[in-house]
Amino acid sequence: MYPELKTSVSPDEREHLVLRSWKEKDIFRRSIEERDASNVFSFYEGPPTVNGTPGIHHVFSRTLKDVICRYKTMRGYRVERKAGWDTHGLPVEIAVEKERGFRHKSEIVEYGIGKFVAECRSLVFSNIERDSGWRGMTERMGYWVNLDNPYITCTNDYIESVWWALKKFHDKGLIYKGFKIQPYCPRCETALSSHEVALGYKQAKDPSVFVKFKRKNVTEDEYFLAWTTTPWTLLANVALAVHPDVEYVTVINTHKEKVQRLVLAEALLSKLDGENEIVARTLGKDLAGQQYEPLFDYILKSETTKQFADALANSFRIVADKYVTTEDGTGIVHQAPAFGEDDYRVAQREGFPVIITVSSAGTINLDSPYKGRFFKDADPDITAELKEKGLLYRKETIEHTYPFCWRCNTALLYYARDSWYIRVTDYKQSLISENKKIGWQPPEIGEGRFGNWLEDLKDWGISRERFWGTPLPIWVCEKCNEQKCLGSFDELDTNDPHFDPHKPYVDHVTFTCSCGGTMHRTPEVIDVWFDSGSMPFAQHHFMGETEKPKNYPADYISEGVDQTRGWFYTLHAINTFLFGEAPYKNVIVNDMLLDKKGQKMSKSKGNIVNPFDVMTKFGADATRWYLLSSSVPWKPRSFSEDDLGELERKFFGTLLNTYGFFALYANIDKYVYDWNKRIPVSERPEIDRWALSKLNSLIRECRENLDGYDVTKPTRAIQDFVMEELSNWYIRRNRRRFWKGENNADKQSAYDTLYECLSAVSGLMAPFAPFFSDWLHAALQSETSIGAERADSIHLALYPVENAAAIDLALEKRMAAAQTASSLVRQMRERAKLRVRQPLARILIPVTNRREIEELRKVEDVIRDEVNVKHVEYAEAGDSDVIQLKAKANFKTLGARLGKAMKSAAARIQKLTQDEIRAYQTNGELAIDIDGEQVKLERGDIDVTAEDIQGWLVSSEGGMTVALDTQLTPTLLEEGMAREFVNRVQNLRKDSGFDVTDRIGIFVNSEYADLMGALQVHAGYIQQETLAGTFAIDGAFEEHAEAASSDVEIFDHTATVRIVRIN
RNA sequence: GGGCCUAUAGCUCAGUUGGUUAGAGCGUCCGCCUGAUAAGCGGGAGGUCAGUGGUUCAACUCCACUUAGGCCCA
Repeated sequence: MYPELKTSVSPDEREHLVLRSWKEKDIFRRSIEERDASNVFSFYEGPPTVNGTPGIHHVFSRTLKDVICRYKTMRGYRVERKAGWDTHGLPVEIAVEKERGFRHKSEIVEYGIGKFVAECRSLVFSNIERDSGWRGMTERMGYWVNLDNPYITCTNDYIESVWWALKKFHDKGLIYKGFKIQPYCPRCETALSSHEVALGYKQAKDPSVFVKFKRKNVTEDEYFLAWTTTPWTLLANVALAVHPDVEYVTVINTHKEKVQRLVLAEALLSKLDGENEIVARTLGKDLAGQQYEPLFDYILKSETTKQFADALANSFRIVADKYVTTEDGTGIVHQAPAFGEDDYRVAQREGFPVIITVSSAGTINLDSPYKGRFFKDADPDITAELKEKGLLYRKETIEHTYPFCWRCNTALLYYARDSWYIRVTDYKQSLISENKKIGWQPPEIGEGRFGNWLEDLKDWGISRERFWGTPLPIWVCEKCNEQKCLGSFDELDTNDPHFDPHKPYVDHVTFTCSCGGTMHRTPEVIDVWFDSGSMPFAQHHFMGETEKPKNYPADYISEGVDQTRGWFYTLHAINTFLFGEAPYKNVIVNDMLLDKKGQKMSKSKGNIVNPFDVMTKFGADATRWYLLSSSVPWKPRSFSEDDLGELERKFFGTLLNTYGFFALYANIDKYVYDWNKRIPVSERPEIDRWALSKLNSLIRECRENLDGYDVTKPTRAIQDFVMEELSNWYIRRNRRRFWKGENNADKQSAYDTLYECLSAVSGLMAPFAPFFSDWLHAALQSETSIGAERADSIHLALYPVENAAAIDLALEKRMAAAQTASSLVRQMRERAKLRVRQPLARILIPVTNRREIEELRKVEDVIRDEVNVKHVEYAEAGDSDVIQLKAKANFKTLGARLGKAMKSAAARIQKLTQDEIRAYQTNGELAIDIDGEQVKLERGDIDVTAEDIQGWLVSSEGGMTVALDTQLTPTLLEEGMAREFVNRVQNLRKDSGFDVTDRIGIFVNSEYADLMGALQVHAGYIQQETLAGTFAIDGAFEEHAEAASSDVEIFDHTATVRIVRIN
């Protein structure tokens, strides 16, 4: 028996059954190990950070990974998937700090770095193992990834591999120490990572000052005008920057009796008050080298800045750099190298000193009247001093977005800190050229966001002044500055079985330098992104034994778009250097999930969707399917439970029903699919061959799209096939073939066809809906179907491959025509109020050529049956003058040929007379006059449609026209009555609780002679339809008084009917 | 401020290399079916394709700008 449907089984229960069977039969492991080890499809799992619980968006990104991996498995590849956990970094530290109630970095040191790090570690491991966490979600959603043997970035093996990689960089001289301008919170005394900064952008009011720098070596007083919103940085000014290609002007500015000579970008003259007279113009690059007098002399006199004397002698001049814009300000930008990234870069190039005038606690430490003040608080007084000196042009306040510390709400500053760098710019070209080989889905991210990022590459600051991370394995001699980079643990004392390379233990290791000095480890840990980017080799504890790590590069990865400059980049940057080849060949990028209203999900808004709730309610399959089919992965999409519920009911419900229908009748008929005895496709009826043609077209579509990493189109195509073609057309059209008559070839053909469709659908949908597909697969196989591919799970089977010979596009086309024709007739019946049970005599389909008739004849039965008409007639439009024809220009062919004349041609064609159209149809050509030119219309240049037929009800759609004869003859009415009667009897059967296979006796009595007459005429038909062994009109009515009587009404006629079971 | 993406029916989304009735589902209105039935089916209404300008015989489609939203980066 094929298992029949129990409506009480929820998707959640069904999926748990499948989960159990996977476990019992060890399907995941087998799906890998039963594949040829030499036929590898390589996948890299991006490690999620484990400092929180997974959300619905993780279900989305993991579905994308799972679908491709499952698909490739079904294509015969061996797809190993090692799970991974990103365990280091500030997010974990912050979580522990919160638990402990720490507010300052210094509290961690007081508490003890060793204890703190240990707590970070245990937090991470408890999160990994927590049932409601990642493992639970991953298993429940059916994401197959090896969770029992994951790579974990904080393990010794992993860290050692990372050290190995760092040493490779170090050996090539690509690691150096320098300043980096970092967003920095002076209250927390720590640099912030970019995502933390992103959390804290707010509207802020800041001073906006225009400052005058007095030009040297000119005869008249003249000033360079610069603009800043951070007056406190002016204390550290060492230069001014202009754009080399922008035009600058010297103007005589007159405002309220005050006349002064100013230099600024011409495009920004509007910033000045009063009148301007341009007296000179010059390009930025020609200004370069001009000198000016410093605003203040503090840095020249201060004790703390004495060391910069030489460099300062070469400062206070104009430099040209393309980062300067004319969007705001004056086109002249003041330079404080310690407080701006561009400033710093320019300073490096020009040899300006990087003077830090603010302490790490945010107070000004330069010898000046402002010493000891908090940096922002000094703004007004500094501005006031400038005004006093006559160096202030204008002062106002602006409101703009500025970053604040998301933890303590202090204004951040960009601040130069000592940092370690990787010189990725050294191999920028290979990063760019290797990127071009990556298949990006969508391509614009590879070219745009990622490509631009590489074009604009900056060296990677990899050090962090934090605690919980991979320690930077560089030891520096305190005496001679000699560096030593370790590439393994060999040189440490690793006899200790509890050896831990983390801080603080590793900091206690020292070496003796060749100069005799002591080497101490530099105290920083590395950027966690270096950890995750190292996974291609570190997941295998690869230490350079072979040229490349196992399964390098990945055939496929997939993560969120936020990883463009995160994991996608760090993977690329690290591994392209190490192995000379991009670490992944294909990538699907996914965008974020928004809530139902298109709002970002966030805890504070309370609109977070819990993935477990959703999967319990609708099932993991429906959830996965919904996420994939609702939109392409790289567009942000709203998550709507209503839409998900609808999908579950409509698609999965329909498919389940379709199977239920099959099982119900297959069991009655004891049908068993036998591949060896199946009816050859060529011998099956038209509609079966149509279903199989559609099926094979679908298989092709799924395969081609999945090969191209498109996961959206296949889900939509499968959905359409199941709901529209298979259920709503094939089954509906063929219902009676399953429950009528003997087990003949026609019936078997129907079963074979439906079985083959369901079986293939189970395979096609397997990567997307792993539970339902496996359930369906098992259900279809439970009746030991003979000869069909046998597998313990659909996930061990091969993905369906289309049989090209079964695809018949002409057949698909004519069936589509039959569907259109049916739809048109239904429309007309609705208009004429003629229900489908009432048979009608005929429809007439006007066609333009004989070939069309031949095609339509093949699907005529389908049309007649679907819309209940006796005959389908055809009229070649030219033959009959009752048909009104209409001509329309074919814009595509004609437009290309006629060009400008197209418009008048279209108008002329629309006005063609009936005779002209008929002539065109007979001859295949027609000469017409357009704007005085003779134009010959050839076949295909105009579309002719039948618009109206005198005396008929007519309807048309998409070039097809159908006419309906609405006349009812007595014979048709009789048959209509018989049909109505059958319908009533069927209802009675059901109401009486009879089984579908029960045979019955029918006894009917009515005073209406025409009704009784009709029943008499169609007695045979009625008996056949209702499984009636006895059909008694009038006679024996009273003998069955015990049977329930029912009065039925047919066409205003009443009859009394009794039915009895006569098995 | 820079880069990328998005804007089509009340809602969620399709829309082929530019070609003349812009589609589907949901919702809504009307109807059908009752041997897949705690299902199913059909039909109707509903659109200035964000706006403006351009290219073209022809623009939802290509180009420019504008507006609104999103993401990433400063």
